Amino acid sequence: MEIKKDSTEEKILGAAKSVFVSKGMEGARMQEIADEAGINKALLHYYFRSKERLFEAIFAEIIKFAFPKVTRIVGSDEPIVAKIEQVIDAYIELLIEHPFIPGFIIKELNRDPSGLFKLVVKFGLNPQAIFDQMQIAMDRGEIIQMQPRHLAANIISMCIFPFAARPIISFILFKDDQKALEAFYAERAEVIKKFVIDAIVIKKKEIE
Amino acid sequence: MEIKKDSTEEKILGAAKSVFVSKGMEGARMQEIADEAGINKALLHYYFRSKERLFEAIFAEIIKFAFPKVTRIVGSDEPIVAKIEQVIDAYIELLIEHPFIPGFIIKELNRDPSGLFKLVVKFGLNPQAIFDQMQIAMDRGEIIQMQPRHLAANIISMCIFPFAARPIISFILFKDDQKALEAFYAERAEVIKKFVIDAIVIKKKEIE
DNA sequence: GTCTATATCATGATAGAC
DNA sequence: GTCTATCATGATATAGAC
Repeated sequence: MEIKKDSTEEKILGAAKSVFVSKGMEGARMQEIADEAGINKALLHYYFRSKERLFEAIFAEIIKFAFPKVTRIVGSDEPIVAKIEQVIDAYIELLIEHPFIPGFIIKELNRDPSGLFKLVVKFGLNPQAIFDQMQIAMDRGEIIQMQPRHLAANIISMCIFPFAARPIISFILFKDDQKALEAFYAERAEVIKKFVIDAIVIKKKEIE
Repeated sequence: MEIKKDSTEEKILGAAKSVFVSKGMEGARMQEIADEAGINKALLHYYFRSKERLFEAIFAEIIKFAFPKVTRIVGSDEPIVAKIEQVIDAYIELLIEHPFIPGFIIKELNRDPSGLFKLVVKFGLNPQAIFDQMQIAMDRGEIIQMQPRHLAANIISMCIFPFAARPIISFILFKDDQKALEAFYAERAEVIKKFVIDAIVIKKKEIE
């Protein structure tokens, strides 16, 4: 049931995604979406009854796109540290490709958190599995003891926040030098992996 | 030149802050601000010519409030690790008191980054001093070598992101249990301090 | 300074021809 | 399915009385 490429519906979805992501639900204008899709405003209402419904379609698509990479990694049987490294790599890669997603999600969820309910339930998002794996590694003495939730929060924060706060990072740290900013983002994965490992991995000589 | 308390202007500023922070510039309605201030819509335009100007007044106030705590700490002559701990404590304390500031700032800066220009220049925000101090501590072998910008990004990310992403944290990690969520935030300062120290402080036995 | 009433305009949504 | 034309609403902003 894939939507035919270059169909009108496809064009609308592409244009709506672009406009909603950059302007947000409240800042977006149906006229602008229509212009970018190269069609008429009335057609938007023909395909999607209202702005609200069009937005929901886009929002679901982006959430689905941003969240599920993790589940595949969690399911593998590699050691926890390798999994953490893979999650960091996967997220930074995704965010370099789509740097405006974090700002968009934060903006819209602070505006109306209710949308998260249905989607999380629908996609079966559940972090308990990864928390359990962390706890096991802690009990084995492979990594230090800390609440898995805090460890997860630390890792995810370091990955996502610099993208969500892009304008601040860009201006304050790099005086809007985009080349330098991109270089900074490209380094993030290695930096975060090393930082996390230094913080949590228990070195053997400390055990002896 | 302090504004008299309970004056009309004071009431407007208080109401506008509350509404703008929770709804954002685009989501806020002048009617709602007037209602919350207990005055008439026309009065808003009498005191502040437009919604735009009223918003700028509030935005400047919040930026001024959110940023400058750091400068006082940076200026002291304590060792770098102590300073980092103080910055973390100061920020988490501020954010627990005002948890909606990060979401507000991220939303508005992604909408229109130009406002940052004037304000940062006006308040003389400059992180170079703290970066220099970090670099000195690295060269002395007190903390590991890494780019100061990345170290700063890591620390700030772990402090701010869980508040900016409050709805996600609340729902996914705590199933909207507000008591548990507050407990989590209360633990953040200690968790982050330990995490950062474990990651960057070079233990003496490793030097020998 | 504060209010009521109104002007002005932009936007989401619909009607109806083709 | 796609378009033009139009409606209905709600928002910012202003005029003018008190």
